[in-house]
Amino acid sequence: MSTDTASTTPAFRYSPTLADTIETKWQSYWDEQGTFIQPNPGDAAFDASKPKFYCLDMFPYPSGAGLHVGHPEGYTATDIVCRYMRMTGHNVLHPMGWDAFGLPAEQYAIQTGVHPAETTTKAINTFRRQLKRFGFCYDWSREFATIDPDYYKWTQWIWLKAYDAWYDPWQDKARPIGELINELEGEDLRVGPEGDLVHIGHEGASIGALGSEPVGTRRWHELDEPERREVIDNQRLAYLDEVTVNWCPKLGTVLANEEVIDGRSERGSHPVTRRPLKQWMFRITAYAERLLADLADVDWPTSTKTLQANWIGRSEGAEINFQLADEPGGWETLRVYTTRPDTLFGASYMVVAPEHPLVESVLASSTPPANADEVRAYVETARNKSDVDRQAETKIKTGVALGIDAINPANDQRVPVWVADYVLMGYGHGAIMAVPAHDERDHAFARTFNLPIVQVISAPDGHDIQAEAYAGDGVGMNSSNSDVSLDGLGVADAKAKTIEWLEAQGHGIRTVNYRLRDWLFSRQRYWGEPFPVVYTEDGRHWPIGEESLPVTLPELTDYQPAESDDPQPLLGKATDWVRTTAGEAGVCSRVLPPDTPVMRETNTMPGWAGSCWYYLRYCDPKNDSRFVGTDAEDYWLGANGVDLYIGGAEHAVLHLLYARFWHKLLFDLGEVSSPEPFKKLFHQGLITSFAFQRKDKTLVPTDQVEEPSEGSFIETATGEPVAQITAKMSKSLKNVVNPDDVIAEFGADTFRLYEMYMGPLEASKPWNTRDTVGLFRFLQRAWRVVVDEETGELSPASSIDEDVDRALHKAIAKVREDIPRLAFNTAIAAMIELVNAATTSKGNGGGLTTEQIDQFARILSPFAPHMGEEIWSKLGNSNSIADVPFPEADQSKLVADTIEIPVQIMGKVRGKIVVPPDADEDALKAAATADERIAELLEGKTIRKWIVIPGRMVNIVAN
RNA sequence: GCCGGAGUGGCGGAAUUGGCAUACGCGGCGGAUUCAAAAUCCGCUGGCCGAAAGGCCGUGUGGGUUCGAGUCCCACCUCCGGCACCA
Repeated sequence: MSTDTASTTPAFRYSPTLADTIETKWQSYWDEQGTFIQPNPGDAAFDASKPKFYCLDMFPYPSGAGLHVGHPEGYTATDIVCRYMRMTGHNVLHPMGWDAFGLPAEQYAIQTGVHPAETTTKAINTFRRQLKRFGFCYDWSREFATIDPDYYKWTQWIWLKAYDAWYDPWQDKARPIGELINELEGEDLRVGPEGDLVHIGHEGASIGALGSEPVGTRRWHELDEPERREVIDNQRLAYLDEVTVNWCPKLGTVLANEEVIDGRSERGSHPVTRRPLKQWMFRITAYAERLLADLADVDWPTSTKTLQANWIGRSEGAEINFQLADEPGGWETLRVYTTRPDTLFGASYMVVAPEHPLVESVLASSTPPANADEVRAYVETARNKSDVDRQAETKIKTGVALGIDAINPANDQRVPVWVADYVLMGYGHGAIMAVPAHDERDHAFARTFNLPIVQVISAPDGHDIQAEAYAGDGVGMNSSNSDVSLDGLGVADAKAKTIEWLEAQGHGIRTVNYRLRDWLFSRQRYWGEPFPVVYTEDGRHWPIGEESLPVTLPELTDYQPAESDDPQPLLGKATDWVRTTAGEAGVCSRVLPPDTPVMRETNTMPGWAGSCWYYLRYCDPKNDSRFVGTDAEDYWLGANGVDLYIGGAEHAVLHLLYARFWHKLLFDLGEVSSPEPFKKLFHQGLITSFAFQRKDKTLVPTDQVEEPSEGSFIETATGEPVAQITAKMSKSLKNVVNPDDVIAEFGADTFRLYEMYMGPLEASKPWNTRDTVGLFRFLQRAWRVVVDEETGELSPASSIDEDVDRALHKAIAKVREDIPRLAFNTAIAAMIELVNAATTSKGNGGGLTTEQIDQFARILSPFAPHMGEEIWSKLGNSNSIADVPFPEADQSKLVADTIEIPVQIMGKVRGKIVVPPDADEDALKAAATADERIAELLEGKTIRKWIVIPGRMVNIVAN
């Protein structure tokens, strides 16, 4: 409009335009100079004298929408820490890459026909450009995406390692299958009646079987080839199993337990049903105890540790065998798991899950139950019920009697066996002993079906056991047989005694159970890693040889999944690829003749696969002979793993548990040097946004609200008042903030400072665009203190102002203290105080001297690196400020000549005294009594007590 | 229901070990500059009473410990996150 602006605004004021110029200049400089390329051990430029620091961000899924304001929150935090660690003399590994396989790109392909690789590459380019615009100090030479064949080659390789490994419970670690075969050939290890392994000479040695008796075991040479193969296949850590899966007809895929929330898919919220399917599994349950125990060794938020511990769900109890009367369907016993063996005498019926194999056996037996049709119908209904329905009926118990009886080993009474869907096949043995008197669920069931409720633990006076279960502590009652009595014992003692008795009688053993299930690893999707395995016509599976990896994903033109109840993997559409020969697929010729016709596996790996080991690849991303070079891995991961890992709390169980599992597997096989991947973990809080709520709690989009007066909001259309609340950013609420807009308005340095200044890193906090200007003003003020706005030259003070110098050293000390504890908001506040002090004094001829500017630029640079570099270069330096040492505070300058301390009378501040900082107790008493106002208030009173904390405060107790 | 976390001005938040509650920023008010506005700069800003000096109240609620409590203890309320028929 007018050119007056140009004449009144100084040419070198820190404006958004100037910020943009400075920032893009330094970003190009860093790229060209390779400032942040970190050499590896063995590289010419590597400095072995420095300690290492590996700082990792959870890599993003590059979505088409571009960066969200939540991304730069964690990334700025790690960036500050990395820049600080470099300046304090560390070799810093700070990589970035892309978690690029996954559903959204495939869904987009379904809608548009655009190949996911194309969509993904485009999104990656956008993300990279946006991240560089923030000035993050990533070593971009280490960048990769999980979809790169050079990367997923090794993802497949790791899967093969698991396929070719078993878990040795005696050594408590994974070992190669070859060693298992050696041991079986040596015949100390035998095969038990259930296909389990029995180690001769080891107490309690069998997996899955009760007791340690090698009865019914077979030696390796007694088995034929198919039997041997079955034994081996059942031991693999990556194994094929017919399991009840979470099938999502709408998404056309199965989902892991972790991906199902309230019976619906985590992504898209579609209904999920349960059905049996042959799928690749990971035997993560073998690691349950170690995954739980090793949480003690990592520096993680307690909330996350608790979440993982709950997910693993360790419980202690007993496995108990109940004899079945009349051997129904050939079954002699029914095995249950219980955490309350002390209530055994109160077990008045039993329940098996609808999927329990006993049910099928009983129905198929020569003497099926009279109500067989009813049982069959119930099982069928339960199978078809979605988990939503199954869980919606928590309160209402359903079930049907199976028409057979079991014998309670404690009192030899016959108890009926029921089928009910409140018992889950996936936990314990899918069967329970029901003790209605002392378990709420059993009680509800017993009441519904009129089953006996037998009290065996004393309840408080007035408790009606027929009306309500009692699950609390008490003493045993009605619990005696000819050789054991629990009467009068507390719950803990009764548990111990019962187990002792069960073990002596051979009816059961002490055992530990976990809620954790094995990890279902197959997906019927296209956009994922293919499995390196093929099938022969007889249905057997054969691994692809390592040297033939990767098994590349074939091109596809039609991505539409069949929406059906019958799982059809998408890769089945690539018929030429699926039907091949062993030689063509890369199966070792010693294993199968090359011309053997084979079918490739058409399932793909889930989205989690690539993120399970990416932190390892960053150490040595170009290595084409190993997944990570031994020296690089040993140096960067060391004994404890990644030094600092920052990312969202939404990954507290899934990604973080899976990655720990893979890491432990690789550790056992000697491929990595630490038992845990991530030493210190930190979650940045969610960045929310303001939203508006009507009286009826419905939300109003932000653009339909006005603020007619300070702090009060009305809905434009109705004039009704609405309340300002915080909510997740969402398109529908029109409260999504785009980082590009903020950078355009104020620059990246302001954006970085704002997000770090909003509050504690771990706290969830609302974005408030109005507040961003405060940090821009801070930078503008800092710039003005240092630079002449008319000429653009430095304008240092000629002499040191003592107050400013003290503020400087306080800021240095505060920043040094706060960065390692990730308290960036208070570090920034200290720098603002310094700049305010220097601004005030500049009007009085103060400001910062050249030496002070030097120090200030250094402490500012991790937070606002572009301004840091600009000031640094104005100081006449030609190197990067990222490569210079971080200042140390001069302790002597932190102490003022005098300090003001409060004087309280009866705990209320009544005056202040000015004393030397080292004034002792007597000096403080003297100064306090000498204060006019204090003396006045003490008049006529007796001093009862002095409380004097030198340097802090004085309190006088008087009346 | 169970587990975890949090409640401090108009708003975001600060407060090493129990020691001046509200640092710092936003917003608001007043002033400078400007023809004017924006930007920038300076000052004030928890509530109530008071002309002022000053006084009283104040960290979700109610109790307690202490010379002194945002901080420790007991009981409760509200909000957020997670798990949820796991025997």
